[in-house]
Amino acid sequence: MQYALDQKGDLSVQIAQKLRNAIVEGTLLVDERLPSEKELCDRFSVSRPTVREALKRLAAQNLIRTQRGASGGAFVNRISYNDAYPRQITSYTLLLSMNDITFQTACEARFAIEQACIPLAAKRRDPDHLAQMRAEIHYQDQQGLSDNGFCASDVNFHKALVHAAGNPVLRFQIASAIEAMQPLMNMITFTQRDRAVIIAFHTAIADAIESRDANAASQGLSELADYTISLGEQINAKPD
Amino acid sequence: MQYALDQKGDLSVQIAQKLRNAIVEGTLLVDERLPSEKELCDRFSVSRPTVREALKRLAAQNLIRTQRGASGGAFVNRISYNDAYPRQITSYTLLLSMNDITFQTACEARFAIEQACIPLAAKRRDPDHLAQMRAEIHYQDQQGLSDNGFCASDVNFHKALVHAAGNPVLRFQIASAIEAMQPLMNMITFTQRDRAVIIAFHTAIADAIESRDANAASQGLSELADYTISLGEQINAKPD
DNA sequence: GACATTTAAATGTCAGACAAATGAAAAGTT
DNA sequence: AACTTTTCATTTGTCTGACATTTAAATGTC
Repeated sequence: MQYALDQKGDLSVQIAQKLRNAIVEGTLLVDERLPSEKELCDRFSVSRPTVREALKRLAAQNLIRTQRGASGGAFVNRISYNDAYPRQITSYTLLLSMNDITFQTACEARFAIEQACIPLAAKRRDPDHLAQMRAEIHYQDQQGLSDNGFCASDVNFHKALVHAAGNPVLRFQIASAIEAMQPLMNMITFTQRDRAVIIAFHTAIADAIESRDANAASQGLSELADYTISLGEQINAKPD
Repeated sequence: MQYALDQKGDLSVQIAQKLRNAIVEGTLLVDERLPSEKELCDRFSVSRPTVREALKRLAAQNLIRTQRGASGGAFVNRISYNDAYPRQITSYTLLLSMNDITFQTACEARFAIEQACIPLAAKRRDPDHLAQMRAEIHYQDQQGLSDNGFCASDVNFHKALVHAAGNPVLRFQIASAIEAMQPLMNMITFTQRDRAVIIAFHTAIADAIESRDANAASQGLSELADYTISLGEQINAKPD
């Protein structure tokens, strides 16, 4: 923990930076307690509101949690997949919505990344993953299913596929990308996506995964990607 | 902008949540100015420190920026790739370091994702991308190059490969994954990675990309992945 | 020993004040 | 009239001190 704050910028930013570095570099370990607010005030020679603003910055990034009461304080968080997941999705969503990403670009990225886990899924899938995929396909084929329900099940199918790859890092990355892009995909589903075609692709992919045929699964996913992208182009071509 | 804060939890958290929702949902547009701190105090019936803590939470997530002076205030940020990039890398790094991810798992994910952009890179690469890749390969072959220099160039080679795919979303996602995993990779480089072998793989990949042979490039990357993972296993097998 | 009470420490919130930055309006100058 | 300088109001950044709330540990009581 350093004491001098010589650099430029707001004090709370500098303090947050110092503490963040201590966490990232491992000087402050997971579940370790930070000094109390009063102590931090003394160390950095600033007032309590300033220290608090710095701590809130860290809390907003899930780097710390705070607890009131005796033996309370700020503690270093363990960053779990579940914590990082919604954060990742929000970040993605904003990135997509604020930067004029075309549907084609987003779609291409999403399916390209999903392709990455096909070989692993074909190798490692177990009966549970297959059952999940089959269940989603069956669900998607029901008559009274709403558009929202179909979309959610669509996402679940792909998440099951990613899960089957058995790599938590890959799963985290791909699943968050899929969820972040769901709003863009919905835009299309709600207009002209043909459920029967989608279900046929899903079935082909599930069959290929079941028989551990990575090439066939890859091709099925490719065709699904092409179909989805072509739908997007049709919509762009015929405005209203 | 709502006024009531009925729910549980800290006030600053609730206020930050409301403002964040307004931004994500598009109620507050990019570059739009938020109400001044005093106005927010009145609207939410809280004190200024509380409002400020809420704003700092948003600022920590890069959702807003603040400016002092007349006609200053808090403004909604456009989330750019450059802003989101270091954030993404930090998040990844912590996730990897705090969750006992094995080298094999991280490596597998990293190369699997990189595979996703090989077909696109083979299709879209232009002379600039090739020149960049060749330049890095040449740089890696120099005699006095430090381990750090070799590693950095290694990362640059892969970033050039990803860049060649010509998809900004994919590039963002893959490049941040590659950079986040660099520390793990370095662990190996500094011990027993054979530069000549690596350079041979890089050359094979570059050649394949140049001749637009996606299969060959994919295989080259696969072999590089296998080699890297096998090195990791050797290290695990022989502690110290 | 088990339970209730008190206490101390810590974060959460509030109120008011001053400092610093900044753009705009007002005043002054040519 | 055009330009420069000054003043000024607004807004964020920071400080001080206080009180409220929560919580675990210490203390007291039976």
